[in-house]
Amino acid sequence: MHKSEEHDGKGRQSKKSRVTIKEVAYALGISKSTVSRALNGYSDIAEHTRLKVQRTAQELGYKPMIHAQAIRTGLVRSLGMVLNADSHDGHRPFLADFIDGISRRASQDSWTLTVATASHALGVLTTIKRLSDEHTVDGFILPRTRIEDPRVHYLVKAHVPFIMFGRTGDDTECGWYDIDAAKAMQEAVLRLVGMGHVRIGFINGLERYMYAKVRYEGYCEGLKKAGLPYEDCLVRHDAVTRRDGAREGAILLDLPERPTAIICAVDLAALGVYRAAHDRQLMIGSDLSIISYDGIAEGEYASPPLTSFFVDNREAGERLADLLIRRIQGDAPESLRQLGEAHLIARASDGPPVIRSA
Amino acid sequence: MHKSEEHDGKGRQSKKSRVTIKEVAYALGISKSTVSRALNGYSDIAEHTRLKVQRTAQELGYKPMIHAQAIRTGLVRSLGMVLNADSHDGHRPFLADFIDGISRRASQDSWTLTVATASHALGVLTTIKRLSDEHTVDGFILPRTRIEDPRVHYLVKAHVPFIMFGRTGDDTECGWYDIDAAKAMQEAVLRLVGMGHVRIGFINGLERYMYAKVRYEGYCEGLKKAGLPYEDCLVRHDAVTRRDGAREGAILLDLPERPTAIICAVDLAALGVYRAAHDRQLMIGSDLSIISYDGIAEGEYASPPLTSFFVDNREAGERLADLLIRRIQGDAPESLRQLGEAHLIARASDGPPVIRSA
DNA sequence: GAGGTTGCCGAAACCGGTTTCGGAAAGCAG
DNA sequence: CTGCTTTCCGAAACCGGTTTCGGCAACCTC
Repeated sequence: MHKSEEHDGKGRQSKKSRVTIKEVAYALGISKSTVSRALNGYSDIAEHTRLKVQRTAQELGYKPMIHAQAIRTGLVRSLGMVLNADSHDGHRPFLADFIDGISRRASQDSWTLTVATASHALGVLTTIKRLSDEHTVDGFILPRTRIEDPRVHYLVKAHVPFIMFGRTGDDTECGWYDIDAAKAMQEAVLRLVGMGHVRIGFINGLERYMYAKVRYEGYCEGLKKAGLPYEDCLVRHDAVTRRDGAREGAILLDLPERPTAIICAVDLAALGVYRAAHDRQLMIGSDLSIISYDGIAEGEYASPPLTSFFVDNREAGERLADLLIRRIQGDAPESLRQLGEAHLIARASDGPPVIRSA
Repeated sequence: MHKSEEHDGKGRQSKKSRVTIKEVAYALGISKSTVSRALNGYSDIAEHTRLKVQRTAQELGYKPMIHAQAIRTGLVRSLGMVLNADSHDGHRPFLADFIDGISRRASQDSWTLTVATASHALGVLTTIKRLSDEHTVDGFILPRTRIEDPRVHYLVKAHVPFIMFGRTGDDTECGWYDIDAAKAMQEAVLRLVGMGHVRIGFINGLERYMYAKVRYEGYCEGLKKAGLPYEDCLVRHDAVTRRDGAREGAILLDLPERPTAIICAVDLAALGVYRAAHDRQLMIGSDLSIISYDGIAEGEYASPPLTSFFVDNREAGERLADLLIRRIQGDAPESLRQLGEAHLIARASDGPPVIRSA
């Protein structure tokens, strides 16, 4: 009914008649199987034939239709990623660079990135199933892994290739790229201790995610190395937005013996702590030191500029794409695990503690 | 060589044997053509047969392999978008929501979004060609249109469906979704005039992009409606980052007769102007009013909070996906044009001018 | 010069779907 | 009961590729 114009002789609508392998074969006076094998580097094709075929294909502008290939080879050369739309904003800023990294690495080898969105965690799983059932993608990148992650359970059982950004509770048969956040958190503690702090609070992200567990362990390890006691009242959870950060920061700052420094697992939460500190007339960088993690752009322009561990999400994306492609091509998951580093960007939100009521 | 385990009898590697249409047909004792037509709603299939087929397909977990379909139907149910990686950061923040919007709308109809990245403008064109030649996608969404846009020229000539985010120099055969930024800029001028400003500067984005032209025209139109003269020295160009904004802002503020208000085409530039104003001891919101455009999150937390026109990029993505799907299904481009609105979020960066040397 | 390799290519089957075409069975009019 | 439509389905071609299989030359080997 729609179909714009349907000129009669022309077949169906504008029918962008692509060049097919048959036409290349015909132009050369050889069979299409020879063309196919010549183009795919089979060894039973004479060198001069291969050259002729390649040249002609080039001239005619022949590009194999990827889906026709896929039906036989089982490869569509596409990496899949399913996003959870209701995931709060705290997780969002990293996305742009991350996607950029993935698709950049994928494009290098003429692969593509396929993105889908689901509106809740269950929908994510359904969408993953659909994409793998319909074979729209060859494998998945899983961002934001949880300690118990249903996506992982499903993909392992279904034998669908995937790589995680972050680790999970049970890594068996999993490949991953992760940032060594534990090391960063530990470094943060030691840095503050070196400045003279002895009461150091910690505001973590969402506990069900693996990253929170790792960062928490890093904090604990740091205390241990510094010989400082672990105090339960100095640790808060589930802060990933400014609002969360302000709320949890307030609790820490209103403690009878308040911490002189707070480490945040998430930059946005740190910026929330700024507010809580501001409300209490505390100067950040002297009355209260803050070190955080993520390295988002906003931190640089906060006042005072936020000291934070920078994570290169673009590089993470590139690494993940690389690992996933190798996984799809058959590498064992155990051989596909890489740990990156977060780099401290020292700015002005941390410093030696000042003695207040002296 | 790799191929994990190759148990002998099992065929090739773990061979996730999908359920094919043939198996469904066999299970029902009917032909696969009947199954296909039953599932695709052909009218020459008896109702009870259709039901039986649907039920069995469901039970067996049959999902047509989308690429096998594509080879005959010519549809892969995927929308393409090619990003330009070297595009400066000023264009980046909008991406996450935007992608989210597109893939959300696409997922609704079981379509997907395919993202690729090129590292320069020429590469974008090459990648677009590759994706359409290989028929990896059915059509394209073009973000950040230019006045002269080679992508548009190519796609029009190649008869590949596309929809633009923003307009272009010559809209013939183009569908688009755009935000009425001219109206917003005009509104900004009138708002400032209403507060008593008579010297209003304008700092535009990159001139080669269509959006800059549109916003500039809105500014001019606003002046005209207010009966204010247009002064060339009050207008600056090509500011899309904080650094750019600080630079251009400085120029305006150092004018012998400096503007009491500045309108920025881009939020990040506005935040740069903050810096220039700060350096000159000017209070933003009184000594200098600033109104901007984009509505990025950082504006809310700047001090003072930035008055800006908010653009809903998620909605833009949804609209664009919707339009593109309709375009692919045959709607005429002329019928696929929509204009959205930017909404003023009045915060604290604008106000009546103060008389300084009174 | 007979017999065995090797190098190179074509015919045909195949992948998993869709679509055309035609015919058997059922329904209906006369 | 005959002739003409409809209704509904199967056989086979098709889409654009890949892969298996086998055969013909040419090249060795003795």
